[in-house]
Amino acid sequence: MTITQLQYVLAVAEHKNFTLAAEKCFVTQPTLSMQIQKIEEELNILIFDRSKKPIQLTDIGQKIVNQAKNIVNEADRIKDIVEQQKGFIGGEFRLGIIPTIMPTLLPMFLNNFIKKYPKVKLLIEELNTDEIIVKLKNGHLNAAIAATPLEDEKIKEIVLYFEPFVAYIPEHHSSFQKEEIEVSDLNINEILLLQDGHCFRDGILNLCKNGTDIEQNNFQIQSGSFETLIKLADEGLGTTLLPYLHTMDLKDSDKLKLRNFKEPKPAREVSLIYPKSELKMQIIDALRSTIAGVVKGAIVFQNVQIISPLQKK
Amino acid sequence: MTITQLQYVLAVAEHKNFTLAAEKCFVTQPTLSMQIQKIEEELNILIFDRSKKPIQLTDIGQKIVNQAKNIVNEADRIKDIVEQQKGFIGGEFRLGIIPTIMPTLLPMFLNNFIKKYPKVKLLIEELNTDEIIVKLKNGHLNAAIAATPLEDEKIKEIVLYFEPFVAYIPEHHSSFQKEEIEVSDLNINEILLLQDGHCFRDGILNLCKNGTDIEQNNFQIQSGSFETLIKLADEGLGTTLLPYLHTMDLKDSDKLKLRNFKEPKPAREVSLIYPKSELKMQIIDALRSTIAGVVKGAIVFQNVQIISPLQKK
DNA sequence: ATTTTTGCATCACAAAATACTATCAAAATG
DNA sequence: CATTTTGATAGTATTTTGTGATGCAAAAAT
Repeated sequence: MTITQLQYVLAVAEHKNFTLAAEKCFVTQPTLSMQIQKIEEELNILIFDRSKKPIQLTDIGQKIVNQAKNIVNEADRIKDIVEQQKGFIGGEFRLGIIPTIMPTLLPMFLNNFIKKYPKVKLLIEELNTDEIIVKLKNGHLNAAIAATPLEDEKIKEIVLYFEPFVAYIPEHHSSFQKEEIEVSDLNINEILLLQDGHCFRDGILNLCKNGTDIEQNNFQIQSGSFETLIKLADEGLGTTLLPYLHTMDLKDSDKLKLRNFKEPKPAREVSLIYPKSELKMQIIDALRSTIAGVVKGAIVFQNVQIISPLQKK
Repeated sequence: MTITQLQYVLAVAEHKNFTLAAEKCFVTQPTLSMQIQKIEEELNILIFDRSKKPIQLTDIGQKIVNQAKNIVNEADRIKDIVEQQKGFIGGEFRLGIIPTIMPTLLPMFLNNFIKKYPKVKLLIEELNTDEIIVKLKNGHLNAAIAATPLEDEKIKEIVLYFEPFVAYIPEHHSSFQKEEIEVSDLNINEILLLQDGHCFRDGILNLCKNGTDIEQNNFQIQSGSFETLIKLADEGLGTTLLPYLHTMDLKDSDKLKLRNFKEPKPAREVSLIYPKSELKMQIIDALRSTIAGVVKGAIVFQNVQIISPLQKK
C-alpha cells in the first residue's frame, strides 16, 4: 500500500470516474485502474462497486476512503513542516471569499500581501459560505474569509474583525430624520435583501426576527449586489443594510443617507477559516497578519453585538 | 515519499543505527541508506545528523519523525479496518501485564481466550507500568493490563474490575483480633512492601500517606513477590497488603490471617489500556469481554475507594 | 601506533513496481 | 443498430527498490 495508491482511490471516490480521476492525477487511466486493483487485491476487498453507474463506493470502501483522507492529509503536512522550518512562504494557496466581503476587503490587503510574500501564488475564488465549507473539507480550498461563527466541527476560525451593519435610509423615509437608529425601527418587510444563499441576508433575517415576524406579504426584491439595493432604495422601494466597509466608497451624496445603529451595534464577525488539518499554516498566518494590519486602520473597534450568519430553520 | 520510506526513517530514529534498523525492516543496510537519502533529498533537508555517534535526529528530523509516526499509524489502521469489517479476529497481539496482576488474572482468562479466538497469537510480557507506557506509545505493545487511572493523554483505559486490598495480619499483631480493619490501623512503617517500580507499592504509599507521614527509621524490606512478604509477615516482621485475587489461593491457615477493610474498601482499579491510535480494536474488545466474563464470578462488587497507582512526587 | 571493528556510503546489477500505448468489451447513448 | 463512453487487459518501457560486494572514515581494541 502506497500513498500514491491512496491518492488514486481518493480521486476515483471524488470523481466517480476512472478516466477523469486519472487525468486529475496526471496519469493514464490504465495506470490508475491497475493501482486501484492492486490495493484492492492487497487488502483483499472491493473498494468500488463498478457495476453501478456512476461508480459507487462499497461500504468498506467508504471507510477506507475516510481513512485514506487522513493519511494523505497527514502526509501532505510533512512537506508543510519542512517549509515552515525553512521559513519558506510560497507555493499555491487557494483562498475562498464570500461575495459580500470580496469587493471591499480584497483590494485592501491584496497588494500588501503579494508584495510581502511574492512567492505565494494566491488563487482567489468568490464562493458563498456553503460552497466554501464543502471545498475546505474536500481540500479544494486552503482557507477562506467568511462571516462567522459557523459552528462547524471540522473548521477552525480566526476572527479578523467585526464589521457593523449600517442602515441606508432614503430621504423620504420616516427614519431619515433620526441620527441613530435601532433594530426596532426596522421593518423586515421593507428591507431590501440580497439573494438567497448570501449569509449577509441570513444575518439580517436573524437580526430582525428578534422583534417582529416576517410577513410574506407585499413585495420582496432580492439582488446579488449592494449597488442594486442602494439604487432600489433611492427609488423609494425600501431601506437596506450595508456592511460598514461597503459604505466607505459611497458617493458623498449617498453617505448622507447612512445611519448608524445605537450601541451595541449589530455587526458581523469576519474570520479567516481553514480546515482542521491545518495545512499551509504559515501562509494562513501571513494572511491573518496582513489583513489585521490593513483593517486596524479602517475599522474602529466599537461596542458591537454579533449576528449569526447561519440560516435558522 | 512513500510509507515504506517513513517506516525506514522511524526504524533508524528508534535504533539510532542504520544496520540494526535495516535488520528490523528486513532489508539490507544499503537499501535503507538509499531510501533515507531519497526522502532527505526529496524534502531537501537532513533528517539525521550522521556526524554524531550514535546518530542523532536533527531538529527538523524530530518533527518529521513525529509526523511520520502519525502517518504510519494511520496507514496501519487501514488493514485494521478491513479486518474488522471482515469480522476477522486474529494475528499477532502483544499484551503487557504488570507483575502484581499477571499470576492471578492471566490463568483465569488465558484458556478461555485462546479457545474462543484461536487465530490470535497472544504475545504476553510481564512489565511494570512505566515500561508498559513506553512500549504502548512506541508501538511495541498493542495493549496492556495495569492499575489505573494513569492520567496519560495518549493512552486510553477500559476499566476491567476493582480489586480491593486485603490486609494480612500475623497472629501476634495487635490488629489480629479485629474482624475488619481501617486505614488508620495501618502503620506505614511496619507494612512490608514490594520493590520500587511496582505500582502496587505506590498505591499503598498513597493510601497510607493520608494519615501519617512516612518515617524513614527502623527497617524496610522490599520484595518482588507477595509470597516473600507473607513469609516475612509470618516471621513477625510486620504486616502486608495483598490484592484480593491473590488471597484466593492462599493456604487455609494463611487465610485466617486476612482482614478485610471497612467499607469503602481501598481498592485498585484494573484496566485494559491501549494507545490512542486504536489499532486492533477487535482484539482489544475480545480481551475485554473475555476478562469481564471470568472476573464477574470472582469479584463481587463492593463499595470501594480507588487508590491511585501513580507515584506522587 | 597499528590493527580491527563498526557503521554508513557507493557501485553495479537484478527484481519488482509503475507507467505508458494500444486494444478490447460492455454498457450507455442516440 | 451504430456510436460513444468507460473500465479492463496485454505487452512493453521506465523507474524504483532491492541486493551483494566494496570502500572508507571513525572509533575501539590490542
